[in-house]
Order: sequence, then C-alpha cells, then structure tokens
Amino acid sequence: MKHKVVIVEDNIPLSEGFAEIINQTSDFEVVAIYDNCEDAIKNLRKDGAKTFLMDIDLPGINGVEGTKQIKKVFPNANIIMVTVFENSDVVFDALCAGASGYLTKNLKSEELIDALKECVSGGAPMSIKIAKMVVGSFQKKPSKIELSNREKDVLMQLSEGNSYDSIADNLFISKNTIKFHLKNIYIKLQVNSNIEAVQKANKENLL
Amino acid sequence: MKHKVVIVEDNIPLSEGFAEIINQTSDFEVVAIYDNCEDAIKNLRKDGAKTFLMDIDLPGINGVEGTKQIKKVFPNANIIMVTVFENSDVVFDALCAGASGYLTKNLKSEELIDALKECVSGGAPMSIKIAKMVVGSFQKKPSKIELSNREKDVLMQLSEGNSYDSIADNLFISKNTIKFHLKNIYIKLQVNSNIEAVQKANKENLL
DNA sequence: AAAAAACCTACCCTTTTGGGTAGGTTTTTT
DNA sequence: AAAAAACCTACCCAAAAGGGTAGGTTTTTT
Repeated sequence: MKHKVVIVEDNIPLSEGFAEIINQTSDFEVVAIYDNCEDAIKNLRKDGAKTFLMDIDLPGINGVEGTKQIKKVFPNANIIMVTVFENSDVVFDALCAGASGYLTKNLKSEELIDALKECVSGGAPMSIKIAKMVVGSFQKKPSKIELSNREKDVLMQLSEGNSYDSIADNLFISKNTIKFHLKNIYIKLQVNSNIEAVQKANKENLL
Repeated sequence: MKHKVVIVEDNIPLSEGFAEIINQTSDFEVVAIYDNCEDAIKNLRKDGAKTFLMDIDLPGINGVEGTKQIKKVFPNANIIMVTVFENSDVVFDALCAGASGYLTKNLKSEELIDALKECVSGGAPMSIKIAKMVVGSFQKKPSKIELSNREKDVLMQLSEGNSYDSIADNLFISKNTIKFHLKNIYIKLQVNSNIEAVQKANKENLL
C-alpha cells in the first residue's frame, strides 16, 4: 500500500506541483492538500496520513505550532518542513516541535521523492545548509571568560544543586572559601546570584 | 587545484581503499595516510590538508580527541568521522569536537565522494541514521511533571536570574506569593533550592 | 629574587531564601 | 451545588547566601 501524504501549503500552485510529483511515484500518494493547518488538524484522523509536507509560514496556526499539534495526535508522524526561510531560530523551533526533516522550497523532484523515502525509512532529510546549521549548533565556541580550576570546581558543584555547606564538604575546604571563590566568580561572570552564575556557565560552556 | 585530503585510519586495507577512490576523482587527492592521530597531528602543517577522513576508534589519541586538536590548529578543517559505531554519545562528542560530518564504514564509493564534495562546499554529510539521531536530539520529550501556569511563570523568572523581589515586581504579586509558589514548585520537582529547581526545569523542559 | 596569581581561612553584617502555618478569592472540574 | 485546584496574601523563624575587609600560604610567572 502506498504511503499517504498530506500537504499543508498556502501557495496553491506549489502544493499542486508537489502533489503531481508525489502521485507519479509508486510508493506515495497525496490524500489531502490544505492551505492552512487548522483544516489539516481537523481532518487528521480522517486522512490517516503518516507523512506530511508542511509549510512553515502559514496564515493562522503556523507550521511549527501545527507540527506540535499533529505530533500530539500522531507521535509517529513524519513531518517534513518545506520553507523559503533558513532562519536558524525557526529551524530549531521546528526540530524541537518534532519535525523529521527540513527542506527548502527550491527543491527538485527527485529531492522531494528522496526526502519522502528517507523519511518513511526513519531518516531525517535535510538540505545541505540546514544540516550544516544543525551540526554547527553542537560546536560550542570556547568562552573568553577564564575561571581558575578551583572556581570551576565550585561552580560545577553549585550547578549540581549543592549548598555551600555541601560544596565545602565535597571539596574539603571551608564554607568561607566557597564564598570567597563565588564572590570572584560573580565578578568574572558579571552576575550577582548563584542562579545567574550557573545559567551563564551553561550558556558559555565554562564547565 | 585539487582539495588535499588526509586519511587517519588504522585499518590499512580500508584506508588504501578510500585513497584509491579519492585519487580517482578530479577534485580530490590524498596527500597522506596515517594509522594514528599523533602522526597526523605532527604533520598537519606539512600536509596542508583542509579535509580529513578520521576513524573514531584509534590506538593512542582517539578520533574525537584528534579532531579537537586539529581544529585547534586549523579551525576551518573539514573533518569527516568514519566509523563502525553509531553510538549516540560518541556521535555527539565528535560533533561537539568539531566534526563536520559523520559516516559509517560500509559506505559506497559515490557516497564517499559525495560526502567530500558536500563537505568542502560547507555542508555536513551524515549517514541517514546519524541525521536521525541528531535531529532527534532536539525533540524534547514532554515531562510528566505538571506545573501550573503561574508556577511556570515564577520558575521562568527565577531561571532568568531574578530575585524574589524582582519576580514579585515583574508579575505584580507579592513576594510572599512568590515564596508560596516556589515552595510548591520545590515539592513538585522534589528539590529544595532554587538552583536545583532551575536545573531540573532545564533538564525536563518544563518551561 | 620579586611579583603575580591562585588558593585558603576567618571575621563582620545585611539580605535573601527556605519552610511552616493560616487565611482568603477565583476558576475549573465533578 | 459541591469539591478541587489554582491563585493570592500575610505572618513567623531559621538557614543560606551575598558582600565586605583582612590576613595568610603555595604555585606560577617574570
């Protein structure tokens, strides 16, 4: 049986073009085309598709929010975002929302088909630029802030939720020393509370 | 001019196979083959390659550590990890270390060439399974812990480094109310300090 | 050898948090 | 209509954290 595909895209000619390409394959068939998320969500169960081509920039509920809602009903749905935007925030929002893939609209027929095939076989089709962005997001740039080893020890303990007393016990030094280090840490990190220090340490990859 | 490629792989037949494939192309040439990272790092400047095929599981310095060191000397180096392992921790370690791509050893000739091309044009070649893992890592599973809306408000403010006083001001409620909500949050999250609460909220994606 | 940086400790005092009880209103669920 | 949940406020007290000064030793750099 063919894999059912639903297209959600407000550019009608584009969605019809996609549908034509998809319907020419032996593995996939388009069961519905919507120009908005609301309708797609309304007919989720009726359509019974597991694979979605979803535009990001839609009137009303946008693609990211729509992805979340579809995933809530069908956690196993494969949702490929198709968009002109390669804005990083939107990309990561979409991935966090549960999108399986991320393609740009200027894609060729074969790319679309390949993406669908990859998707249903458990993959994550991405355009080259998106893949680079995603991989790049793991590469933490080293921070310019320099903490001494001991300061890192203290901050690490703090980030694990230890009180000053516990930290003192764990590092075999007095609580006063902990406070001393923390004071210096706060100055270096330009913060003035333990939470801010921990948050900043996480953000800047100091530990 | 051809792109210079260095291969670091302790399986000699395999590395020679890779080299043969690469040297048949018009765009790439293998300038050195090493069976360990130490030698590759020693000859970095002499070889002058920008593209690396790097095995993960190497004697001595492993591929992840080697990647870090190469990246320290040549931040723009393209390093493709080639491995039999698809263990998630190793994959993410490699990406964090600065790897541009991640392929499995059972790859076809064309896949290798495609990966190299994609790499030098700023992409991030990944096998299907790896791409899925990477994308999957963004998809935070919803937590079973349920905070009320107000509790989320308070916790979010707290995580931004605000004191109880500031939170009270920002939410237009009294400091006592803040403390009241925090107490309940601590119970729900099974913690007993603000830092732990914030850490747990981050970990469990509660905000 | 001198200087600097990192590390450690002990005070001081103020402010902030944590944890408890006790009461209330509003909104949602049953 | 009753019950439950969420929300708000006020008090109390003890514990923890923030911020300052002042002294010291050890290790590293110059």
